[in-house]
Amino acid sequence: MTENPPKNSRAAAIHEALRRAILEQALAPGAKLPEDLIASQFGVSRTLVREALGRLAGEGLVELRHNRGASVAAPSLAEARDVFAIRRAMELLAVDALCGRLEPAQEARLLAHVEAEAAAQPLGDATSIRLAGEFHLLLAELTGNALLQRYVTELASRCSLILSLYGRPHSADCAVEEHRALIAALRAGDAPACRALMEHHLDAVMGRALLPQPPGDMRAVLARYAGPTPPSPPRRAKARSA
Amino acid sequence: MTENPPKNSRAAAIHEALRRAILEQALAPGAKLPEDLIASQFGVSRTLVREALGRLAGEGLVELRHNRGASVAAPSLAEARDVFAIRRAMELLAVDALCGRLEPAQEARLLAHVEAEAAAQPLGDATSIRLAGEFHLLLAELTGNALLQRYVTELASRCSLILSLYGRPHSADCAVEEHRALIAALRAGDAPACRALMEHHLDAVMGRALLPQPPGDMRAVLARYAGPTPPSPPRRAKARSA
DNA sequence: TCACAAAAAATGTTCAACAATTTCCCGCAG
DNA sequence: CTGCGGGAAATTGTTGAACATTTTTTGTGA
Repeated sequence: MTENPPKNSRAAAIHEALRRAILEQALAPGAKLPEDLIASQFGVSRTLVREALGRLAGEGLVELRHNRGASVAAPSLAEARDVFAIRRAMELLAVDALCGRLEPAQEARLLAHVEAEAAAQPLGDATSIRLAGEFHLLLAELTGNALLQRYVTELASRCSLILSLYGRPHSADCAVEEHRALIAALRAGDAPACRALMEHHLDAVMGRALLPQPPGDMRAVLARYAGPTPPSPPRRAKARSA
Repeated sequence: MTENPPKNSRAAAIHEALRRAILEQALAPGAKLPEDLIASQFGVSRTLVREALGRLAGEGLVELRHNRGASVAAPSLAEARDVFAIRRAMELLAVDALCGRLEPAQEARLLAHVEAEAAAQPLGDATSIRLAGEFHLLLAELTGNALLQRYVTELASRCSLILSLYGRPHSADCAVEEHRALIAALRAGDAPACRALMEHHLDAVMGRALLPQPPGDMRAVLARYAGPTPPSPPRRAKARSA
């Protein structure tokens, strides 16, 4: 009783650890995830690692190719747009469900969360980013729709991964104000305003990352690398011309 | 090469078999799913059965209670409403994505599918119901959004299970006509009409099942059973007053 | 009839071994 | 020197058994 949770926490622990490592970019997208190595690192057998990887694959955070093992997912821009489109629809659904039906206790929870966001904002810490994301999870939770909550959680995770690939460090400055405005609109029951605020907010966070290079950018990249000075040493260049 | 699938198809096969059994109501909601029995029936070990059950639980088709094994999911009315709300939002998203962007080849696929629906309609067969559901999966597929397709598939499965619990055999008569109208609206690019048609269509199929008995219906049920003639023998009633 | 205790069954969890596939490295022809 | 098999090593897919824990049933006594 002093330390070990008697339940099936080991698989869940591996799942959570890998999940955090991926979302914090400690494991870069595309990185291989060998079962043996993970198993030995956690001091368990591959069975548990496999279960955790399977669940992560279900959440879209790792990619599982047959007989080729697992690797951190590296969604394409097209997949990123797909994820974002669905997230927008789900968050609009949450807003619709909450608009005009926000009870005082629920509003208090939202306000308290925004308060915490504002407090963590000046630090520019990772805490600030985490809290900004959790605001959306809280919205989904308040709808009382458990499935919606699950979907939003999954979609938000995928969006984090996508932002780590294509996004720049988003300024959480406006987020706090936009969250406040959304709460006010929910309280007032102004459905069009709620939807507009949420759409604008999501576009501000995610939209910009998905705009650039819609067509094939291969040419542009190659053009930059066609010059005489290599910007970064290729992984396995045999230095044929050095 | 004559009979055995050399791939990892066994777990997938069990998953598919159980899934079909549940959706076809061969396994009633609430039915227990003992690992030992399933394993021996399929001639495999519990490990694979467990994996299949876990995946089915992820799809919401089976319920997994700790130390109590798996059973076919029996969603409450509240959960049913949650699932339906999300399905509606997802299908509206699909319609939005397709509206005005339907290419001739895509329209042809939809029309061909409706044709098949109409052909199967007079039979009143299970085929008719299956085709009506697959129309929605086809819509999701045509958006090219793989994640949306996955979600719609999962939500449609859950809705099938819900209808088997709360719905009456839906008349597929109107469905064919409504599908045709939706295709026309998609082709015309009339977004409001598309959304209205889809909402009306989904409400026709699912909405009615979720309306009755919104408050606790325990009393009504008990009232029916309070009479002198038991309609069906309660499983473990101790017949204290009989 | 009820309550309690022990036994039996079922589940949760872990591990080790074997089979199949992929990947990597090395020698060899062109 | 480059490109192409061939084989070894590594990784993954899959299975079954064993043990701990929990639930359910059974049996006994008051």
